[in-house]
Amino acid sequence: MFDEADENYDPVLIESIIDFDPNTMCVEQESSDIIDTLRGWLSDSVPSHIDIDSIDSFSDHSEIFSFEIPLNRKEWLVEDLASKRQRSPRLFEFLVLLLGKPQYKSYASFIDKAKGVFQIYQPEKVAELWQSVKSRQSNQRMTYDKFARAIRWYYKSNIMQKTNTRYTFQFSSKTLKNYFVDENNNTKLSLKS
DNA sequence: TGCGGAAATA
DNA sequence: TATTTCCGCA
Repeated sequence: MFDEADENYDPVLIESIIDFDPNTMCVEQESSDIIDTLRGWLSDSVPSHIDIDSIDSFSDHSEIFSFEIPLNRKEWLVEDLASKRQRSPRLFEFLVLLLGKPQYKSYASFIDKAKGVFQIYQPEKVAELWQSVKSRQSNQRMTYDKFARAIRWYYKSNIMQKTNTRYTFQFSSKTLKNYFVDENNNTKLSLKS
């Protein structure tokens, strides 16, 4: 059906083929065949010791989706409003960019985009990615623990809100207002601290 | 795991 | 200044 080696292969396109109703959280009947096919692929690509049925959205998927996503630094630059210069993103900007990239959906994705609530599925992968994208480099390894602490600093400045749920974070309404002023799927970062 | 103080650092 | 690092507490 779809061949990954095919240059026309597009995971986003596949997604649009499946008729998913966000209200009922169910897929339409016609889509079930496609789901089964995808499930078949998963069976072939996932290590045999892993029970696919045991995989849920709250587990760390790093063992399952262990393939590397090539890093393209340019994709992670933001334009500084003041200087009009390209620069590495701040942590919250990194999060906005990450959530906007379909290829990173297995890393983290929105649970409730309108409220800015998102969940991280591969904590250490995200922390690792943050380390390679951020401006301020260090010799030590970025861990989810430190990554999460940095996010918690945002509570005080009201850039983020507490969720008190495992691997789940939320942008504040203020941040949502200032950084999601886009109407399409293009992420707009209109800075204004 | 999440939280947040305290101190260090790019 | 914006995290990063370390860590005791819940």
